[in-house]
Amino acid sequence: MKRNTWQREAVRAALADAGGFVSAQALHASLREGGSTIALATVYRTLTGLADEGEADSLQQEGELLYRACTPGSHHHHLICRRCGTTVEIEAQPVEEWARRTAAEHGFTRAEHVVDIFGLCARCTELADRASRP
Amino acid sequence: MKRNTWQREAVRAALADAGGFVSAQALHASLREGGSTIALATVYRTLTGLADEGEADSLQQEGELLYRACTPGSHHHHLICRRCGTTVEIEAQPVEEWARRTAAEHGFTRAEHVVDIFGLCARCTELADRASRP
DNA sequence: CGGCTTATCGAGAACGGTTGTCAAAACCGT
DNA sequence: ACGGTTTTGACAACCGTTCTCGATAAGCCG
Repeated sequence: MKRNTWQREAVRAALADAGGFVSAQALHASLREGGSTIALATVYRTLTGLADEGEADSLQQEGELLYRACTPGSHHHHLICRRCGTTVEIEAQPVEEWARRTAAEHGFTRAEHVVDIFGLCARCTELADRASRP
Repeated sequence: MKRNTWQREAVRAALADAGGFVSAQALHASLREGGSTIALATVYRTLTGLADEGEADSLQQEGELLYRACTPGSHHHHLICRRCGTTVEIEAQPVEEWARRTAAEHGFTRAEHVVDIFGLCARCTELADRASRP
């Protein structure tokens, strides 16, 4: 049976707080900073669990797994700021259809797709421009 | 200055031979099998180099980096068989445009996107079906 | 409420892929 | 062929993640 522990809730809350993609380690650090005594392994376990149950999205960037709280059950993609991690959920019916059609055309079945856009959000763009051209 | 070594050529050849996405370790193993004395670190370095120069594509799956020889200079995406690693290069202007437009709409700049489709190729689909319903 | 069962936790060790270090070897313009 | 510089190979170090295992506590049941 699945149990409810304060650790699980703490991770859920911290993830919701983050508002963008964060690594397990970063989440652990911020929890510790907030006075929690939660263990790193627990954060990893909980995040994996949340991702399995569809309460979190995950993606790999530069060799580490990032997680983000997400609206459960809905299929969507992300627009992610490379610098600050801010994330926008986006829907993309045209892409969904394109993916399905392309897979079928080549005889592929059980197709899933990865569609993410990385860039600099408006704020970070401004900051970067100011820094490079003072 | 950049130099040409037999190791570099060996990696290039092995990568072309593979015909799909392979891990650095797998490539190293197959090179060794073929009698080469190339070191693992060299395979890693060479693959990173090839990817930088646009001679290879790379993606992350289950915590490891996979590489594949690709037609240099062209921007394209992949349709990848989860089981056997076979890969088809696909072009997707509609998706390119969609990505550019979506990023711009949200004020994002310097946008890059990741678009890959994973599934089972025709051959593996047949094999899987046969196995599950004998 | 007070046991009892068993999932979950914490601490640290283990693991696997990747990258760094540095002396020795190879490359290439001269 | 020579000499400066890059690249290699062997191995250690790294880093994120997972495993192990005794301790802890959640939830059920009387």
